[in-house]
Amino acid sequence: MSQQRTGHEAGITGRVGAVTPSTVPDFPDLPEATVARLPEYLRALHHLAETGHDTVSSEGLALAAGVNSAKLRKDLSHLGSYGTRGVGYDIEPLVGQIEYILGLNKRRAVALVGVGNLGHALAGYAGFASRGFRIAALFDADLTRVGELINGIAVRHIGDIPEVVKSEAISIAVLATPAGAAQAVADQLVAAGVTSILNFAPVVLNLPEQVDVRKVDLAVELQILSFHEHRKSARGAEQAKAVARGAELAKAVARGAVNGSPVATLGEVAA
Amino acid sequence: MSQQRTGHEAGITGRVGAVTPSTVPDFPDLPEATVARLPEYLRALHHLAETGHDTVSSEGLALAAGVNSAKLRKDLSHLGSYGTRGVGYDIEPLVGQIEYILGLNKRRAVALVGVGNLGHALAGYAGFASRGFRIAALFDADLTRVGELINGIAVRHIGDIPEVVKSEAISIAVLATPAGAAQAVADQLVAAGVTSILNFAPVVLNLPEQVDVRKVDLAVELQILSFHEHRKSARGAEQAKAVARGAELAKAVARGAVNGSPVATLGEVAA
DNA sequence: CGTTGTGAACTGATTCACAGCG
DNA sequence: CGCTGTGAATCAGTTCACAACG
Repeated sequence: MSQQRTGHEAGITGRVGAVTPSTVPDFPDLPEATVARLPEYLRALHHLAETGHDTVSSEGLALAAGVNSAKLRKDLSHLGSYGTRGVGYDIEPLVGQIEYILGLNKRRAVALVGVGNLGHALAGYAGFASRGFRIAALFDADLTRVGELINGIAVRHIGDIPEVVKSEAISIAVLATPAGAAQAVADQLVAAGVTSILNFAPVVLNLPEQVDVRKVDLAVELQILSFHEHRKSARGAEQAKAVARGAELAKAVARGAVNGSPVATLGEVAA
Repeated sequence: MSQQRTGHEAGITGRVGAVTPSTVPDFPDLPEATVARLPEYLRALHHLAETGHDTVSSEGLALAAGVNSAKLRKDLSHLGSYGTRGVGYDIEPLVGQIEYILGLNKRRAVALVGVGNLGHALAGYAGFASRGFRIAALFDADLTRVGELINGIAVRHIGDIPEVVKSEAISIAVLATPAGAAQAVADQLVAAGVTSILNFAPVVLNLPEQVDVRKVDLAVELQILSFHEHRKSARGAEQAKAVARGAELAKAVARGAVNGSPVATLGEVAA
């Protein structure tokens, strides 16, 4: 079964590309955690470039990308050296390198299956077009939707998947079907030649392991936040006690509660 | 600054809830990685219950949730013991325990800000309602949208955020505004009392650390897949060589490429 | 002098493998 | 006997702290 990257998986394991002992030239082995952060760095860099910067320090870029600077430097060090000591990173070549690594040189064609509520919105999502992708085909099982034009492209029947995926040379698909249909559609996509799937349906797909699957489950994201809300309120009584002991202590506790770092136990700080 | 959980963060650190030396009764310390998987277990368990199961083995549940059974058992062991050796887990009490931990006993009220392309779809997303949440308020900055009814609830102006968030006791918000507006809106939400935000805008929010933020960036997900596509094609030549040495070897390589686990180098397998 | 790049230490998560139990 | 629950081992990722360098 293909690995299901849930989007908030903690122990993403392994080093991508570590297949052969010697690395393929110009394609370094990258920790999966680093790969997952590169798009965020890229976005931050584009923003910096647009606001007139030529260069940025690890501290500055880290701030813009929401990570700490040590992590950022370690991540970028995997790509080769694009920084100047005492100065920072040259934005333009760094953007180029990250785009190259992410395979964003050429605009990638993407198929979207399931033009319901969510799929319709995704089909019109401007962020895909502006960040390296082209929605090249839309599919739906519902014949009453077939032919509908969304953002200038016509919805086709899922029976056309094999033909269109081949003719458009599509390797990435977005799955926004109901849960019940997702597995069957995914099988068809893979049979047609798709090798990466972004799955919005709340099911675990069972696919050959060479297919990369990422799963985005909107309700799951809210449930994780709900856990944190529950925890915050369950700890309300404890927190109240802590606050009573002074503002500094309360801050430490809050930091501990959010970061989860072992900042201090109440006993230690109070002592 | 609040921790920005990007949804595919690898080194999610810390143990949630480890504030006091002694754990609050009925609220165990859970590794963040475990918390992030509980919603998936819950979904799988509901599905099993609906298909007539009373009990499930760690192996069976792991399969349904897309993880391995050791991880599943370790995760569930943190919640207390709900399994019977030689048999498996009782689904019903386990569902109850996970729902309790996730704070899904009571249906949580959620505000959604930004009723554009994506926000509109999220407002109508049935998965929220069916999995513990109630969209209690919709907001937009655009006066021409204010008053519009979506799924029976009226869009209000963002100026009403303080009033509505308080009256509806909303603690979780979904942010689906354009990037440029996100920070200002987030500040208003937090000022009004929101303590958890699900952010779809492609910006890093800068918020007090007691606010939990999760970020979902749809283009980032595709870019990560794009990386894997790029890698697969960059390795095409190497793979071809490997395949030539036999099917078993090719399978091992593919597994290694997807899982990233150090399955074998070509040399080792060939030897 | 300021900032990168990186070994070393540390932390958290996963996996192994088996004792313990129904 | 089969399956859970869990210590021990391993592994990946983060953070520290500082040498190297422009």
